[in-house]
Amino acid sequence: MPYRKLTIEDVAHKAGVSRATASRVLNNAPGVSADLRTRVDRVVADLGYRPNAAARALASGRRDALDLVVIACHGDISLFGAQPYYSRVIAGVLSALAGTDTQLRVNVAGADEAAELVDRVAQSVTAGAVLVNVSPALAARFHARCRRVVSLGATAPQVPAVEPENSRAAYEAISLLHRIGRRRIAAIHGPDCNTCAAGRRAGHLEAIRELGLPDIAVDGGFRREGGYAAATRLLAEHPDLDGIFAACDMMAAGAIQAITDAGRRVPDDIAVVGFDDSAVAACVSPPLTTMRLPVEQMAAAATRALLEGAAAPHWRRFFPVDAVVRSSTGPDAALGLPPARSPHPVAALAGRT
Amino acid sequence: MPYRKLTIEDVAHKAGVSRATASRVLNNAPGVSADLRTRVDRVVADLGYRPNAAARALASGRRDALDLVVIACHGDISLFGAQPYYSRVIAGVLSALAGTDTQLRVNVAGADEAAELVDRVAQSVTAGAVLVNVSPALAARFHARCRRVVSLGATAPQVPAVEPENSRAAYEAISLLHRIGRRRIAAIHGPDCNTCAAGRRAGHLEAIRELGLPDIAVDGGFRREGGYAAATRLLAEHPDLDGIFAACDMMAAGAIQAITDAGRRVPDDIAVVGFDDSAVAACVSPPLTTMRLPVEQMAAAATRALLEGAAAPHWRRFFPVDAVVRSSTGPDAALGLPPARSPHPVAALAGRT
DNA sequence: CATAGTTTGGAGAGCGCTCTCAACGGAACC
DNA sequence: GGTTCCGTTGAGAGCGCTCTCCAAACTATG
Repeated sequence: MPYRKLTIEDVAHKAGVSRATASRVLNNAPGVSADLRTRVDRVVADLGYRPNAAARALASGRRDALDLVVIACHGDISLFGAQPYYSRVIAGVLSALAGTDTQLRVNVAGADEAAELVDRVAQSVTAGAVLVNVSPALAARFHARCRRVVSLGATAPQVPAVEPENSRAAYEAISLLHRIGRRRIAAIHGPDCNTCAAGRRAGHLEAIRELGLPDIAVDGGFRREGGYAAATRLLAEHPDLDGIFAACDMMAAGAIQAITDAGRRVPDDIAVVGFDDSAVAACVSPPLTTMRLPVEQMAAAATRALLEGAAAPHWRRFFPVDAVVRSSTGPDAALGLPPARSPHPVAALAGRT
Repeated sequence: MPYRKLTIEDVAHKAGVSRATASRVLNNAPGVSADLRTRVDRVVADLGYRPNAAARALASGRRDALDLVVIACHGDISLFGAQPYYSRVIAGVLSALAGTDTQLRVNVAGADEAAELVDRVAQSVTAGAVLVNVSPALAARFHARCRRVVSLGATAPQVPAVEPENSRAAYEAISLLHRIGRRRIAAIHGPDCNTCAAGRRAGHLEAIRELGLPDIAVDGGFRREGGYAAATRLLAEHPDLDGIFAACDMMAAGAIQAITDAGRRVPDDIAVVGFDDSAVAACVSPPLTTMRLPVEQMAAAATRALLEGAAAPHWRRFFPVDAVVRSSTGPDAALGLPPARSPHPVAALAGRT
């Protein structure tokens, strides 16, 4: 290896200053004359020097990394690959991190390994941790032990959080189905251990109570196959079903497949509303009416709050979830909808670059 | 904060041993009596002590992290959220990292920031770096500067790599379309800066040369909208088109949409073959015949090679890419196919846990 | 010209850990 | 009994950097 390890000492020596001055320049600290500053900067550029992250972290107590902590339901990491949600989270975090010199560390663990994860993150974190799908109890532990933490989605009250209006959105999804004349509406919800799933379930319950609809619901595990199985079962048990609300697009995709396989039509026989507006929503046939979850923006907002140290206990930032009407709810669904309040995720993200 | 920072000194003192002995126990180093070992272990457990990662990295030169380096085409980070490919890579890496105490760091940069990224990774990496979509020149730089590096996909010859048989798979996709009687076959390929796209394009060219087909091809940028636009243009310029090969499923989904919007049918008028077997393949209508790319396994293999230090220069591991025949190529497509050689990604991943 | 105030730069003490090296004690051998 | 040797333990020197002093060099003031 022709590449010799450079230290700040090399830089200081070559620039003819002390280690301390070189350090000041590197950290943009005040108290260095413009002359020396440019001299050191030039040497740094010439040598291609980069400070050692570990040494810097050790000496300063600061950290150049931000943790993303994902608790996988039932320890099932494969959902990470199957659900577009997570890569959207990562894209959002990365967009907020761009140009900050902060690195992203991804931690995925099952609930059983979570305790160890708290220790690990607590020990190392400084920039902070974005918590995804972390239970209230666990989030509280993270909050107590780690310095900075922001949860993506509802969690324990004292833990700062960026929250999508899951409940209201689910309520609106059901209302939408109701508005186009559907009365036998079933919900395919997500796993219990997921707080977002819980919020959507709550909105569903509220809506059916207000609208006087029956409570027909099954768990689809946030997976396509789960959605397929759930819809198959629903169709068998409730032959008169005319609407399905799925708590994520992948389950909705599975449900549409099941409905089609059962020889029924979407939206004519059964209208379907999904949740997330993920990449699959537009791909399925018919294109899926769904609730647009601004995942990228939420993740970016959480990240920024962390970087700026803005996340005090009880800090909250709410994100609207709007309906994106496509064909799976028929031609009349767009009527009487409140206007969308958030820009499209992809467009907004592109706009930032 | 009620939580006091623990050091190895606290552990050593409480266990009545020296710092050195405590360190030996923590690192499973030999030369410690069983008696002391259990005593230290107990204190560690009692105190909930976890070594400081930064200090450990600094002192040992080792790193508890593994880097994932993704070079985004044209610096476009948003593709990260739009393409299921990347989250599958992450899922694969994480599955190989599970239980190793190694953390994953995700670095995404445009080609222009790549130089800086090399410095950064070189300065900090030890467990290694998995390179995704890194050009041969840049990969060679990484390889020269960093200690351990494995590329996901073809790259410079000296750089260790895990390679999907992109070229052969594309060849087979075209053959499949040819076998079911299609003769006016177009390709929607990926961006030039992507080595996988290049491999698939090469296979396409080889196939049409052998089969005596015309070279009809456009770039779809690995995005759904790109696939839609490409297919729309192809349909206009080549009204007699009867087959489309898309270099990724998202583009294939867009193409199917375009074909349908143009009033033509899949597969009757135009058969479509995608690439990746990502989550959308099964969701589109008709379900997409595609080439199954074992992304998770490849990423896991690359990670394991890194962890085990097995990746010598010129090291190569090839992964077969098999056809998954669904409906977008009609009823006869399954005939005459070579048997699949790789397990289904999701099933295989689930099997590991 | 002396004194106090203000920059600017350097010396040096750690940050928490690893790892080499030397010391120690007991077993084995001559 | 003395020597050698091995297994075990501790002392201490860093790893590369930050950051707090403190000294030196200026500038402003009386």
